[in-house]
Amino acid sequence: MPNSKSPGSPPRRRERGNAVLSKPDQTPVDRMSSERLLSRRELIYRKGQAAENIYKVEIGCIKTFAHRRNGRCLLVGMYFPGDYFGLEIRKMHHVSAEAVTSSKILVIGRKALVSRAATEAAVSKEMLDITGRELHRAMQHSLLLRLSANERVGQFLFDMKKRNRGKEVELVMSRQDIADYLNLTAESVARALTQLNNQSAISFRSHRRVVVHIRRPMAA
Amino acid sequence: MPNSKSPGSPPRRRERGNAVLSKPDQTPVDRMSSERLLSRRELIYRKGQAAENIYKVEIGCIKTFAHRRNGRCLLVGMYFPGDYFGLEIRKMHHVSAEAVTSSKILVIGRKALVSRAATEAAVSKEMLDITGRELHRAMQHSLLLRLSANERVGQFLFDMKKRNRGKEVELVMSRQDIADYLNLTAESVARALTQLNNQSAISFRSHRRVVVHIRRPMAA
DNA sequence: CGGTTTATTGAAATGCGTCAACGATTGTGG
DNA sequence: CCACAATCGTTGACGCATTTCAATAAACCG
Repeated sequence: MPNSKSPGSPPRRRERGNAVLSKPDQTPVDRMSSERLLSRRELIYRKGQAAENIYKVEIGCIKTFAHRRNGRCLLVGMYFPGDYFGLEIRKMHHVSAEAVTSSKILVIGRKALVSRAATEAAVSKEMLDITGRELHRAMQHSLLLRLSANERVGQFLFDMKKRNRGKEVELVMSRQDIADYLNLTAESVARALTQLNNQSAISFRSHRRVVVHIRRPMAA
Repeated sequence: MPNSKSPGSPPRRRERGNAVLSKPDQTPVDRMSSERLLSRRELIYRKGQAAENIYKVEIGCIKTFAHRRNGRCLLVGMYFPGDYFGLEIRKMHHVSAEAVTSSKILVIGRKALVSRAATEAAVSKEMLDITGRELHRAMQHSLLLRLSANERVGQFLFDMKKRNRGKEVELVMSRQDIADYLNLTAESVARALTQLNNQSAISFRSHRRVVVHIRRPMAA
């Protein structure tokens, strides 16, 4: 039913399928990288450690997070193929990062990057670009946090859908992860999902496979 | 009424006094700028307009904001002397900006900035720096939005204090502005303030002059 | 000084969190 | 292949934090 792709051609472009599996193109910065494979729940760096690298997701899903004193987990970012993460202004990581699913990432030395950016305009331009996208992401997230519980979950699903082709979304993370990202409880997320389901805004293939029917965000 | 400002001396360094009046130093980017004076409530740009400049606060306070469909105001950023604002990734402004108090700002042409950044490493470095600080600000803001009402107001006052010397904070914006920034109602802000006052965490000189007694944030 | 905006306070409504129970899914070893 | 345990997800009842609505008080401005 959905968009057909030239099937036999060499896979230069982003592949068909869900976001978790697709593999982005290479850029000047990427060529300074080495690969690393991660299993589910594997820690990449810890809050407080020296920030020696930045990273790019090739396959899978990475989350960045911290804990409040009360023990509650704050999920700060969720990164999918093509996204860079681990960017820091200061010398330390201010959050931890771990793999949500088994993943492949690119590791890029920070020092090398900074020194190359000093001489090559293309690299410094790309750095600015990456930082700008991260800024945009952070602002979208703070917008998200101002919505009602139902709106937050709806917007979240909508945003996930935008990353894929087609209406179907594979939620690779747990309800608890979604809750920690949206600053809700897992219960509130579950309730919002059932409500959206009852309103036929979404439907479930399985607990983690959702079809998003609505075509635009319900709030702004 | 209070702080005397050295009136005759050349203003090279940041002046003593509250944040609203202090005047930051000049950088390579600043030298590409022209000045503009603003009266209270004056609009600088509107959401949806082409982003032709970036700006730096010299004197006063600028807010960036948008409105939700329900009419509620979202205050996205509050900028004080030394802060850059109006930075955009896309070609359009995605928020509006207006002066909270009468202010003086620097206006920097975006095109000129981008073209100079392509050749001068110092400029592109500063751009990255500015974007990085804005990123940091956005992340702090989304952290703020996850706290309880009392914690949000406490943290806000604390952050304001950090920008000044001394414990006394001049709140140049209305309670409603604070509420819109913290995603609370003006009533909740007022209640939180009276509570903090009752706990002697703060005390009032006037409605908009607060002495912050606590030495560190109450939440994280 | 009067009118207007801004700030505070109280009472009632509500949305989300908490606690507890249940149901579904996944993974493991027999 | 099934049984079991462990994890994950859903649902319900109740409580609390924040909003809403309304009234009053204080500050600001011509």
